[in-house]
Amino acid sequence: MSPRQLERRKHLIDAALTLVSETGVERLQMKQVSERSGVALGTTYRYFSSKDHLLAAAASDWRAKLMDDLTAELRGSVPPARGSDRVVRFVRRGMRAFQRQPNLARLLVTVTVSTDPFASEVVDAMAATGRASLLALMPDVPPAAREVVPHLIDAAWQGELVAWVTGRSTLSDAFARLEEVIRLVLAPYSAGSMAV
Amino acid sequence: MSPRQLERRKHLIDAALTLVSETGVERLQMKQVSERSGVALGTTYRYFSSKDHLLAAAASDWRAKLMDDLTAELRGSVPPARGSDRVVRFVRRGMRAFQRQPNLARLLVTVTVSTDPFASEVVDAMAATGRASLLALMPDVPPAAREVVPHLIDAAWQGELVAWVTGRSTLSDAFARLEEVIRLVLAPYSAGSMAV
DNA sequence: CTTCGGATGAGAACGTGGTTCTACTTCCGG
DNA sequence: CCGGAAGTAGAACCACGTTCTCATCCGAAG
Repeated sequence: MSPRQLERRKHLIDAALTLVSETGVERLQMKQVSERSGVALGTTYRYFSSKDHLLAAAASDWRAKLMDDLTAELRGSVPPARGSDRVVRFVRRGMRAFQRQPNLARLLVTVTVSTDPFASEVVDAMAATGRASLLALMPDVPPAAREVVPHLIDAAWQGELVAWVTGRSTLSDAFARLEEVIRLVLAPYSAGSMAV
Repeated sequence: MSPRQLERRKHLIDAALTLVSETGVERLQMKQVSERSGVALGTTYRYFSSKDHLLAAAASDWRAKLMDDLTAELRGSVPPARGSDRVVRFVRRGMRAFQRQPNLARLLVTVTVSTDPFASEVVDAMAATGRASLLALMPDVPPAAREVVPHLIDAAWQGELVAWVTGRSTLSDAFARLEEVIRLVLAPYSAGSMAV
């Protein structure tokens, strides 16, 4: 893929993200994306075989930026003593990012439940990096639980995200429940714990 | 609402469920539903203000039947000693039901992420009954955790359901992960546990 | 430098399917 | 028995993803 093509592709994704963040996924039209990005409609379909495909690529792009920001932010802050605090803080920042871009959060949810094969790939990859980031914050979790625990927290996170995005819960309620989950799950492994 | 109207409503929901289970949500057309149910298209919109509305009602209906079956089945079987086994068994049966009706499972996922206000209500209600059923299977969980634990298991369940429905994982993998989660979370409260 | 095939631009055209509208009929409470 | 609400059958509307047309452009081979 030539540099020019890579640039076009990037423009398409950026335009999609801008438009989604402005008006929401449901109002996004392929025509708008092509106009905004300066790429012809037909050409858009040369790069992304369907709207779902484009949305998945855009979601992946934003999510990657987001994770970079989160982990960068984290490096700058003092790591607190208890392991669960680090995770809670990480998740809180993630939630705040969603709060800042509710339409993009909704995009994430949309892509997560898409049956488009490319979307599934993308979601798989996103989930994997998410779990890895979580795992990095919990060094005290023993090998036997290093698969399940991040998976579990990720699932709870997704659940709260969906609940918030669909208007079933407020962001603070969502975060409160999520924090409770994290503390419960990490309790056995935290330094100040009673057992083990 | 007159008996005649209740009947029409039921016919609409039944037709929707039949068609969804036959062809999948994405192929469901309002016209088909009205034809199959013997209700005029315009009238359909008098009962359900949109397709999302109808889908939510249908999903709720199916899910209620499903939960009835599950709890009834459960009463007939011998309750095993360990608490987590009961939950695992319950969840396994739920998964099997999904396997039998993959298109309806997908419907459930669709409705779960719908932003339709009625859908949100319905999803909230479904989640509540689900948590209640789970809670009934874990009498040994102390009061402090009787909110979080079912919520957590429900979230993990939803997550696996989505992963399966979108083709990101097989049903057996999904169940295996879910079982692991359940055992991890319930470990501290099971009779044969090392601690507490 | 010329040339030619694939890529792109601009936008019309197509097809699907949710939703609404029309004109007529049926049902039912007062 | 009447009037209006509710229902029927189906056409009509319309938004939007996707595809198509054709003129133009670009970039690599010769």
